[in-house]
Amino acid sequence: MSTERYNAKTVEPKWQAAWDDAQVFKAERDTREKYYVLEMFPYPSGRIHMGHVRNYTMGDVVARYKSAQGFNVLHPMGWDAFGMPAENAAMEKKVHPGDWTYKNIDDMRTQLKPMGLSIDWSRELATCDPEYYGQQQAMFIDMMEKGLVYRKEAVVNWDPVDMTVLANEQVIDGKGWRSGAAVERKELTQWFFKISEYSEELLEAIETLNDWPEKVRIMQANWIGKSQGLQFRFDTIGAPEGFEALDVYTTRPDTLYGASFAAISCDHPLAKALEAKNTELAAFNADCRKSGTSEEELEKAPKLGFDTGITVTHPFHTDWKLPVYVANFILMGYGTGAIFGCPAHDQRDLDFARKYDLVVTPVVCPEDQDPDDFTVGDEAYVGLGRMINSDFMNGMTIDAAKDAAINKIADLGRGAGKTQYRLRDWGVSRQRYWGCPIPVVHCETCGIVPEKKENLPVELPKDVNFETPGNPLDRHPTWRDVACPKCGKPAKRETDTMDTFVDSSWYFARFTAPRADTPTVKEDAEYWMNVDQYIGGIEHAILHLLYSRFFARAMNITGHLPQKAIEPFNALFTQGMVTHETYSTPGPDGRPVWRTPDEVRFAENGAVLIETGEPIDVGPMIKMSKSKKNVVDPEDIIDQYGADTARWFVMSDSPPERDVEWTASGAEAAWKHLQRVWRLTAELLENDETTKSNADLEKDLTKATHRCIDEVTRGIEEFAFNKSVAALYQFTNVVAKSKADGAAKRQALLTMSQLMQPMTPHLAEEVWQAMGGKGMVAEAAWPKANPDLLVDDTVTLPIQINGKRRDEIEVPADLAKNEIEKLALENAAVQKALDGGSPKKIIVVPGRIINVVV
RNA sequence: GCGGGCGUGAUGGAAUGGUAGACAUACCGGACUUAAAAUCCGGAGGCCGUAGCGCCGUGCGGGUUCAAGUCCCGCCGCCCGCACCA
Repeated sequence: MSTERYNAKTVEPKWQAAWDDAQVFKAERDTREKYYVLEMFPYPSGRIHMGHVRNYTMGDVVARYKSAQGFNVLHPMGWDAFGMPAENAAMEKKVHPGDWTYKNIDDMRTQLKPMGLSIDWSRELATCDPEYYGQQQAMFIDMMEKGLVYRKEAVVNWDPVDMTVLANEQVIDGKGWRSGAAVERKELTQWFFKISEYSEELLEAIETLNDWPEKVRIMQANWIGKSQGLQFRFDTIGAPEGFEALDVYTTRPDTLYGASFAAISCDHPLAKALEAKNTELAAFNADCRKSGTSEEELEKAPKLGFDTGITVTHPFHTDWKLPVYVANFILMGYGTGAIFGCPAHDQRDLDFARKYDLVVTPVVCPEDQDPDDFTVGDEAYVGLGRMINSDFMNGMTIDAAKDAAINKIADLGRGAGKTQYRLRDWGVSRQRYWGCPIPVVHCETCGIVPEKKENLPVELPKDVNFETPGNPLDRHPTWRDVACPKCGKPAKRETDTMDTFVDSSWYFARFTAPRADTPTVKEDAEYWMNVDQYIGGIEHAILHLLYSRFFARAMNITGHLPQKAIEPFNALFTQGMVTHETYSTPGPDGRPVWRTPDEVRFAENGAVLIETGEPIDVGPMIKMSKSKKNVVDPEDIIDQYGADTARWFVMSDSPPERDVEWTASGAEAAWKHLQRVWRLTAELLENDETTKSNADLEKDLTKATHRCIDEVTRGIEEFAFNKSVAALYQFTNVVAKSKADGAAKRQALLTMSQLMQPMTPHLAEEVWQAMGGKGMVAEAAWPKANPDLLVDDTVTLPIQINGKRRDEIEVPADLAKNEIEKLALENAAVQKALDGGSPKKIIVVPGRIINVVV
């Protein structure tokens, strides 16, 4: 017997060429029902990684499956091509960010194509193409016209040595990553999208996103952060002119009688006003401002306060005075940037009060406690209860007290109930080169003037250098100086570019008409939108998805998307990450030097660096990332085993939503299995006629086939590809062991190749062809399971006694409940347990279980 | 700090509230081979020496239920996000 080995190296390119020639994956509008499947597009780092392989294989499984079901499938690919890494490369390697990026795109396309994805490559786009970002500029101008864009002052991280703005990522322990200088906060006038105006709408519409993961919907809702509260005014004593009142916002107006201090942010106008005369406060504020701008950093910092000496009077009792502190944990961006502190019922306030020795008065008492004895120690009480120590509110529930307090404040004319959102407007200004230029001109006469549409795209100048830190656009000799589009006088271009999140907030719409000279084309958007299935990492659960949802609404307002597309993603699947251990050696400055897995060897006494033998610190299993170098190169796997093996492996074992840990042995196992499938095929080709027909055996094989169809189909439908793979493993065992005749086995393998096609398309074509399938399996219709073949005549039912499994009986599948009960009571184990008595209770779940309670 | 998630054999994992560990990896044994690889067949959660109709077992502690990996409450650990990383 000469069973040839399956050779992926020759087979895979052959079928890829065949698909290309037949244009199998080209998507054109037609009369069929469409299906748009999209994976989050990659940043062109230069190498694909296992996360990409997993992401795009998942999408490909869905695309091929839907196509087999008769849908007109759109499955495109593009590049999220603007961003900081290109500028870093420019600084480090003295290459132009554009050259670097396009080279990376070429490299990654070259690595991606051998995966055999069912992508319509004619729709490929890159966000750094003027063809793309020019349309983005047009939309920016449309959004300006509709009042969706404005400018305001906002803080950035400022590196005083490099004289440049830093991203949060570039601030390490409060210092600039290159200069090492202590980072300062600096206010700049920046461009914003009015996303916060859509807070309520974005929140309410979450309920319509039925096919999104619950966790993402919760995270988005919490991010928008709607709260009902009270905004009211304190009267101040001893404050500078203009600050006779201090507005605060609270979600706990019920606790007003527990107030013991007021606190304002160091960026609050009052804090700034006080700085001038109070050097100590100025120093304190400066200290506060030294921390980065990230919310995480602010909230984690030890609570610090500075007593301003100013007091405010309690709104309900004007002779009751509260001190006003500047505190480092108050965010200027939320509410009014000022609060009142009720230590007994807020942990942060309590920590603060203990530190500065302020009064702690409980005003909510749990129902099961005596109000006279109830005190608060080191833990604030945040649960339910009745009001105490609260004058007119005493005895009320929290909710009733909230209403009462708000009404009283309103009666006093000091404020009103207010709905507040945590969501802030979207700052899109970036003081960087490698991004989409904001298409406006600053004219001394006309002010801010949008560029004329016919002058778009405002292209990035090519002649820039990165020798000096900062934004090269800012110091470009000619690009910056232009004539005002309105009056023609000398003016200056805006040198800020857009946040790369803008680029990724509408690419899904652009894919429906990627070459159009308008952002979208009505008919195409109408036909292809929405994305039926969107697939990507959980790390994008909030920002990217929320921005995209906002952008779709904005594009509807500006006429670039139909109303039905304001929620652009019908179904969302968030895949887990591909993780790997990290490896590092200590660097000269004490910071770890990260090492790639192929720089590391595992010896008996632990991991060592191959080059020098130095010991390696093995870090935890974390998301594969370039910065930590814990990356495995899929190209090596594809080289060694072929794309089908890589695809089969990433679909095996781990449920798609969970993290998967890369292992070499897993790839080996996948390869062995694919070889086995081919061996079965090849053996059958040679021995087809030798086996004799046997109706029972053939029926068994047919039943196994239909069970497999059912399980694989359900697995794909419910995004449990690992279960589909397991069903195929099992089915392969059945086929291998079956003694059914050649024709029956041939049929089983034809079906198997159809079921494997979404995961391992090349091998599937080869098996399909060998078994005499018509045309290409990529174009064959998905098999249907015959329900009659899925049920067995008899079932085995476990018998439990008091919930513990003691025996089992085999009964006809359609046996009536009372008959099963009768049989169960006759069972020896049950008889023994009953010991002559009668059962207390007997539960029969047909097809499942019998439980006898004695 | 805040928000969200996850936790099952040596390992990845399976299990509409109904036989926990399907399927796979690693491991052990056998067949084939001069030998190895490959392939095929078989074994296997733990404990009790053997043995049973035995006991224990889904991060930890409680609870609901005839029945809990699954539902509820409280912990612990790990991971993701926190608005200028993409």
